[in-house]
Amino acid sequence: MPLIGLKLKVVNQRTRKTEILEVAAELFREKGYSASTMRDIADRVGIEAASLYNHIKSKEELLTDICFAIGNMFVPEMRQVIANKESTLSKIQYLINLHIDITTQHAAMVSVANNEWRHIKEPKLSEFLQMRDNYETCFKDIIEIGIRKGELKNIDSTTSLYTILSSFRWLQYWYKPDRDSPVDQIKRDISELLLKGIKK
Amino acid sequence: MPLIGLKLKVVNQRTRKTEILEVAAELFREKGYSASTMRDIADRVGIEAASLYNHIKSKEELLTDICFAIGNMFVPEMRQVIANKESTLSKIQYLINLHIDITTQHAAMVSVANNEWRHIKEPKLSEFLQMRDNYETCFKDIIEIGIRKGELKNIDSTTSLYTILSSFRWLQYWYKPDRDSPVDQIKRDISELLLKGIKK
DNA sequence: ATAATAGACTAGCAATTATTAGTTTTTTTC
DNA sequence: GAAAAAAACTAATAATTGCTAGTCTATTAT
Repeated sequence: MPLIGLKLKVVNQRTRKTEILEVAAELFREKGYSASTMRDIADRVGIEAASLYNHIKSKEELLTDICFAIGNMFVPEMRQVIANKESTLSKIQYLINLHIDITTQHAAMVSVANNEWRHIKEPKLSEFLQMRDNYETCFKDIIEIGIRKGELKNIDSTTSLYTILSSFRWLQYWYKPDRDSPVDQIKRDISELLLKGIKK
Repeated sequence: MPLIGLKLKVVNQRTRKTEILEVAAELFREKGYSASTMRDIADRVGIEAASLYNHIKSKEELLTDICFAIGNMFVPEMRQVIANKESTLSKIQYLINLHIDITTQHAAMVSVANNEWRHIKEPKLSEFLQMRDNYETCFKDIIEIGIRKGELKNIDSTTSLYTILSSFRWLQYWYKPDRDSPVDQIKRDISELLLKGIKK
């Protein structure tokens, strides 16, 4: 059994499943998880609903895979940010850019991870929420250290954290690369607003 | 036919329907519109599913009523803000407070209006989106006038608008009156952040 | 008291759902 | 080109959905 052949097979499975995953993410974003049927997904892929089960285990697996794929993009980055010995402001600047990059590059999946995670079943749900909670706690710690070091204003850290995290949400719905400003401009504008405000 | 009697009847219908509406809003927030069944709603009200139809026309009517109830809280306020001859900053300050007030007072309904409106059917859907679009355009105009008058920084108005509007979203999920800071403190913190930034 | 109304109930229907079983076709491997 | 594996198909199932029909009961109006 040649390794080349095996490799090719694996790669092919991957791309097919990836296609289904992308279609599902787009549909879940448009109609929500519950309102999206396996027939909807199959139609868009161009096969019968039953054929999907040659590639995936269940509808819920699609949702879980999408949510964890996004989660796993943030987790290692946060680990690195915490390890670095930079200023609080450059850490926050980095995280703002990270959120904008991931959201603009994977808008549909980010939307699903943000809005449809409730439909994940246990025990995966707890795992997902713990991952999210851990990320938020790390972010909050960075803010609190920044306040103590005098780099940030003494605004309630919970309010700061969630206001900042929420403020990116519009990107997943509204940002269209062709219509809106280029990503770099968006990054500068949002950073300016969050760090220094809109007031002149 | 005495008017008093008629009045009493109407009032009774109102409170019963209001109860169903509130239960529905809470459920739609928790599980989403599609995943919430009429049996779920009925269970929580304490009656049978079929009995709901003595008070409402359809499941979709619940959703539509919720979304328009919230929309109608914002529309007249925006009309007033535009009519007033105050500074841009105090207009924006007023709108920030308005969003925080409505969101903290009607968290479930705001959440539904923000996240479940896609399931409204035409022609009501277009009506709702036009109302929202009109509100956003008015808000954007205020920002653009502020920039021209030199009150605001020259940040892209679309980016400013949606970043500000998104930044309140966490309140509908996270804000618990007993746990978090009082509303007045939240208003001060969020205003400080959006107007002048977190940087010291 | 009688009539009317509001609002609950039971029963059930037609449509839709995710998923399975079993089969056939297509692609890949050697 | 034969064998094996991948991936499509058809058909069907059990469960769930929003909603209707028809009935019963308690309250209200006159």
